[in-house]
Amino acid sequence: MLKVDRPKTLKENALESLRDAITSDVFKPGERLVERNLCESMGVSRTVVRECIRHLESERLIVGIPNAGFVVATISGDEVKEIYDIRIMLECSAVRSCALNADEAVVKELHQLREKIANCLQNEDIMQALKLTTAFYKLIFTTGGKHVAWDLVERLNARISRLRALTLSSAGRKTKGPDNLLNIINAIEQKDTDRAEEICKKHLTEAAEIASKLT
Amino acid sequence: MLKVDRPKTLKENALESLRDAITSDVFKPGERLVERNLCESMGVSRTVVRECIRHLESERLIVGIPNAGFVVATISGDEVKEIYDIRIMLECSAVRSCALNADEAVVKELHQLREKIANCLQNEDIMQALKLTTAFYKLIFTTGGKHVAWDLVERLNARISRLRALTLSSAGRKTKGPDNLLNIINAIEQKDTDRAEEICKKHLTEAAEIASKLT
DNA sequence: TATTGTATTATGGTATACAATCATATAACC
DNA sequence: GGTTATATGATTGTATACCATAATACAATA
Repeated sequence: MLKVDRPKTLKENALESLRDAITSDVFKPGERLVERNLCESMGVSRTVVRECIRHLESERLIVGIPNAGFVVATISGDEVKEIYDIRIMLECSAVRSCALNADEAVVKELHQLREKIANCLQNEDIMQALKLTTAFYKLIFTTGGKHVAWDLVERLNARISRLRALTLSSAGRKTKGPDNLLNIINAIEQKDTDRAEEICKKHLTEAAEIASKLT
Repeated sequence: MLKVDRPKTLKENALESLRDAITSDVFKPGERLVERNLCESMGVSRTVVRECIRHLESERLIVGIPNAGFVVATISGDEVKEIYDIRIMLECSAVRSCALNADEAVVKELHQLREKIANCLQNEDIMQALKLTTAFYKLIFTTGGKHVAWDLVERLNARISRLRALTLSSAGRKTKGPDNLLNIINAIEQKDTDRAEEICKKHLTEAAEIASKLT
């Protein structure tokens, strides 16, 4: 079965662009999103913009108020805490499965990603570090066969992207983060599921603590 | 502060209607959804239909193929298994929190819901039993303060609604299910978090096993 | 200054048009 | 007859114009 790339529709591109703008903090939480402005800035019709908006609404990235348009979603401290709790559960489970399934090719790729992440953090390229971190975890989840879980995590992460960026760039995190990742990779390589889970949990718990202070 | 109901927009109603049709198996998995037909059957314009479609696409209830329309999402056995695994994690966590927070009013309401569920199952009103079961868990999640988690569970459930219905009505489940719920309620009432979690896990594991046989 | 009235803006929704693309049936060809 | 090419129709992708209504900003008034 060969995979064939479907042509990307304008709507998909616009969706990505808009989502990116929100998660990259171009549009701030609470900020109003006006259809026509979006049409103009993206150069597409209202039809497309409205479809994108619906999609993002369903992702909880924006919130619609009947007859009053849309605003970028805000997020409460409680929700942040819950999101981190859920991530801990899902990621611990994923990292265990990954440890069981990972071959050396995967381990190698994880190492490469970790390296790049460390570099980005050194160079203060936080946005790129964020993307690479996402790729790192995506590999862990998919290797573990946790596709549904990854889908959920990706969406949860989108809702806290601002916090993730702040957390990544926070004082102690810039060297400690990559250290943790290295430990995770090593545990995966040794198929030590318990240890992999333990470090993963620790890593995320630390992140959650930093995030909660920033809220 | 008085609460005023926002007027429901046409799009919201149409969305509910369409989602309901899918989860109630009016549209079968793999079935093609043709815009114009939907417009006609719901009596709304294409714009509205497309907005709904985008929303449901994001909920993974329908899948869009560029330039070739939309089909009701199918679901693989692996995905079903994963969904149940995730539900176990989330529901165990929720039921623990619920046990800590629940007052007698909540316990009473849980009892009432359980009663109704048992009745529906007796009368073979599976769809209603499904809705009540959803209400039962919703109460558990919200009492435990797990709003984000509930949001996720609700969506995951929508994707396996057919299986849930079959599971509910399966042979041994019609009396055993309500029995389990009763045990959960009792554990909650006694604030016995460990026991509540244990039963919850058992309950869901059984459901997952039945579901996996039906796949 | 607080209230009311009014003008403006934005949204919710419809209808329509048209190009691009896919699926299918048909015709032409070897 | 079977294969390839072509025409056709259906459906989606996208844009646009339009209207009614609700929200908002702003001016007028007491």
